[in-house]
Amino acid sequence: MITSTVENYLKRIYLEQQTDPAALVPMGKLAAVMQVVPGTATAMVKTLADSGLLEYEPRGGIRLTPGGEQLALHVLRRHRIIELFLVETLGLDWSEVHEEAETLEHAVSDKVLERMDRLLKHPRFDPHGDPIPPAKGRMPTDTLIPLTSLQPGQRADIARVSDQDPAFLQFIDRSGLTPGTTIQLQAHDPQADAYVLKILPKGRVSLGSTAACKILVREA
Amino acid sequence: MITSTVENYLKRIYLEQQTDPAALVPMGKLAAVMQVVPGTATAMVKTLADSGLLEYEPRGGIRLTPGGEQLALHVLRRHRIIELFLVETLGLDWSEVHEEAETLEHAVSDKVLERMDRLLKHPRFDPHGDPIPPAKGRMPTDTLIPLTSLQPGQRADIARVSDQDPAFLQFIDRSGLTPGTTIQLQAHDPQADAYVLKILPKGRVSLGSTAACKILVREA
DNA sequence: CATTCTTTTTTGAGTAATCAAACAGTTATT
DNA sequence: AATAACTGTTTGATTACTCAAAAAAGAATG
Repeated sequence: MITSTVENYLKRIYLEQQTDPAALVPMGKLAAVMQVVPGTATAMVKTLADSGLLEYEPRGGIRLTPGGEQLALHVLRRHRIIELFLVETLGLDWSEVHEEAETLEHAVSDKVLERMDRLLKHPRFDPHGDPIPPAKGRMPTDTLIPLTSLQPGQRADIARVSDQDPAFLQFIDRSGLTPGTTIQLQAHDPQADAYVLKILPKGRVSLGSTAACKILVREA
Repeated sequence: MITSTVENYLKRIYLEQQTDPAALVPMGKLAAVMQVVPGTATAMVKTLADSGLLEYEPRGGIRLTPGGEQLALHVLRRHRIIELFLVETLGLDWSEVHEEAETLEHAVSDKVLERMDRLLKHPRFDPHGDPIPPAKGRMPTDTLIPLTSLQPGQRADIARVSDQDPAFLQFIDRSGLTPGTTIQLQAHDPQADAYVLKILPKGRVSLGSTAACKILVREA
């Protein structure tokens, strides 16, 4: 039985995997992101391994099997389509839809999901700029770099904001740094830890590295 | 903690209560509609009674407390708004939305629900003609009678179809007997167990009592 | 290399929901 | 009234998920 707990574990493991595709996901990391004690993660991982959804190296870490990854991508697809649907169709604020989608992603059927997808005209990105896994086929790979990697003077388009904290997302909104915006790095002062951006066509904002590295851009 | 299991019990108890508001709901009936063995119903009812959601007379039956009823109505409101939303906004067929709503009613937040309600312009009835409990205030009482109580020659408007079986709902659709339709009972032959209806402006159909009593009408 | 620290696993226990089957009341029937 | 039939309750087990705390394995450090 694929419970919503299992779906959440798979989704979280997939996302951790993406941060370093070569390495195994350590148990401690999994327990931390799932907000459970380590023993709980160990127990769950054993049953997921028995179901063939992941490979488990005791004291080494875990990695999803192709089957587990497919399931994780399906959950992620649901999550992201729902986020976009909540923003586009129901008019919720993009800062609050992540939490809502965390619950709904386990409740919408494939039929309802595909209706949402159709209504949204088969979108490729969610409101945060995260790519929506297609119903079938590979996940599109897209080379994004953090704002912190730009050279002064360089232009780029904001592609993704990788933080789900509503307060941060509201700040991004207020500052006019939502995905799709074109910016130019005007200056980077390492001593001040300040990235000064020009927002095109008009506007200017200064960010510290903590905020700047959450903003992923596509070089112009 | 109000789990979705608890929500389902309360909803089902409320609906059973409505069939005979004076009587207590017997345990056997509850177990049957919840599709659990009687012992499970007894166990659950005890914990619901301890939470103050219902009154339990051992070997007598149960009745929701005002608190339990309020919660049940909240679940029913979610269920029915979701059903209408699925039909109106996502274009699902009314015969299939009941099942979908059974899951979603436990997953949509109040915020999302009120957005749906607003988008649907604060509807008063779901696709089956069942009244949507208001966010606050009493449930509107509306005196409907089954088609079987009409006198030959009498006109009435179909108000509600009280069966969630997709096959039956599809038949209703095909026959043109959806809520809102005006009909006239042309003849009732008790021997043949046949109710012959004229569908206005045009059409004619004959129903047996099993089907006819599931169709509730408002006298014209 | 022996000790300490960190990470992970194991063990034991608890909660929510369920079933099977034994048991106990109630009502009905002879 | 005795027995049968029905309805409801109790008991004991199971599954999925969780925590707390003890134990073990590895890594780091003096």
